[in-house]
Amino acid sequence: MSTLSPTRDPEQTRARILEAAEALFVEQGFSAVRLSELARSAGVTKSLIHHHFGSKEKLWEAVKDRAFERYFTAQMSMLEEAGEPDVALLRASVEAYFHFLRDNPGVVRLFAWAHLEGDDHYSELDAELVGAGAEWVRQAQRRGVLRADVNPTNVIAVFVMACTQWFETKSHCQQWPGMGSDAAFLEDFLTIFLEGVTPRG
Amino acid sequence: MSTLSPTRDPEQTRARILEAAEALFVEQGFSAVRLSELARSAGVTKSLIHHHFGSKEKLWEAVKDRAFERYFTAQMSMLEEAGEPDVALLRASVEAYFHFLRDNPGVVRLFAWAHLEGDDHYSELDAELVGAGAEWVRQAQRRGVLRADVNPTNVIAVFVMACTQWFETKSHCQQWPGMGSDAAFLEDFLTIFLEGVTPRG
DNA sequence: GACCTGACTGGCCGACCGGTCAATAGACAG
DNA sequence: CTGTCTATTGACCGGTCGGCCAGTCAGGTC
Repeated sequence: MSTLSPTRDPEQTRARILEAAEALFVEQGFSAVRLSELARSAGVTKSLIHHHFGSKEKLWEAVKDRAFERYFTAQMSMLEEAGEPDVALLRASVEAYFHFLRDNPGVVRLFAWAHLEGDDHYSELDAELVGAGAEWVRQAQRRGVLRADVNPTNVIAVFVMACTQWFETKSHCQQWPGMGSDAAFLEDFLTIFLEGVTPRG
Repeated sequence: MSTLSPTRDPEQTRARILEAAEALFVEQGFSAVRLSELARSAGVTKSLIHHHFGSKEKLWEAVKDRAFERYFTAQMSMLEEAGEPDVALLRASVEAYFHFLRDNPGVVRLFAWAHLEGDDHYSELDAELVGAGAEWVRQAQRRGVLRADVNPTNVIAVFVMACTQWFETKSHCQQWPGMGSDAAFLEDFLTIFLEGVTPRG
C-alpha cells in the first residue's frame, strides 16, 4: 500500500504545519509568532513552510480560513435545522452557540486577533449568518412569540456578543467576586435574555 | 519664565512618547509596534524612549497603566455617585458605561490586546469595581427592584460584556444587514436587558 | 533503466529588531 | 564662572527575523 508510512506525505505535512500554526497563532497572535519556533513545533524546516504556504502572511490567512469555515458550517447547519420559531428553540440556539464557542476556544481567540488587526475578510459570510438569524427572529416577532419593538439584528447581536465576550474574557472574569462556571453564566444570561425578548403578558 | 518653550522638557517628552505609544499600541498591539516607528511618530530618538521608560515592555505597561487608571477612576466615581437602587439608575449606569467606552475607543482595544496576551495585572482593581456593582444589584434585588433569581455578578457581566463587545467589534458588526448606530444598539439592548432583569408583574 | 516533478533540506542573506554607549548640551546651584 | 545632573543624540551592537536559493531525494511515468 502506498498510504502506509510513506517517507513523504505532503498533505499530512501541510496539516501538521496548519495545526501547529493554529496553536501558536491562537496563543500569541500573528506578529508574535516566529517562523523558526513554528517550524520546530511542527517538526519541519522553515523552508518547508514557505514551500507549502508561500509566506507567514499566507499561512495566517490559511489558518483563519480553516477556522472560519468550521465556524460557518457549524452555525449554518444549526440554522438550517431550526424549525418553527418559538422561545424554546431560541433558548436551544443560544445554548448551541454558547457550547460551540466553549468547545472551540481557539476559534474565539483567532477571531479576536483577526478583528483587532482589522481583518474583515469574513464579513460577507458572517453577514449571511446574521441575516438568516435575524430573519428567524423577524418571523418569531410576526407570530407574537418575540417582542416586536426591537431590531431583529440587535436580538442576534446581543446574544452573540454576550457569548463571545464571555469566552474571550472568562479566564479574567472568573476571578470576579461571585462569578461562577460557564453553565452558571449561561443560565443567568438565558434567564435575563429570554425574559427580555418575550412580550410581557 | 522657565515654562515658556524650554529647549528641554522631560515631562512633556514623556507625555509625547506615551501618547504616541498609546496610539500605536491601540492600533497594532504590542508585538507589531516597532520602536523605530514609535520614535519617528513621537518625534524623539529611540534612545530617548529607553532613557525614559527602560524598555519596550515597560513602556507598554506604562501605557496600559495610564489607560486602566482612566477607566478605573471613571467607573469608580460613577459608582460612588450612584444613589438609591432603582431601574432608572440601572439604565443610567449602563448608558454611562456605554458612553464611556464610546468616548474611549482606545481603552477598549488596549484591554482587548492585553487580555489576549494573558495580562491579568488589573484583575484585582477590576474585581473591586465588579464587586461594588454587584453589591448595588444585590441591594436592588433585596428591595424587589430587580429579580432575585440571578447572580448579581452575572447581571453586571451581561451588560459589561455586551457593551464591550459592541465596541470591540462594531466596525465589523455594523456591516451586518439591518445593523444600526451606537444609539440604536444601546436602546434595543436596554429594552431587552432592563425587561430581563426586572421582576414580572 | 532514464527522466521529471515536487517535497524537502541546510545554509545563507539583507533587513531590521530592541537595546547600549560614549559624547553632547541645556538647566541650574554655588 | 565652574561643576553637576540629566535630557538628548547618533553611531553602533549582537541577535534574529522572514525569506531565498541551490541542491538532494523520493515516487511516478514511460
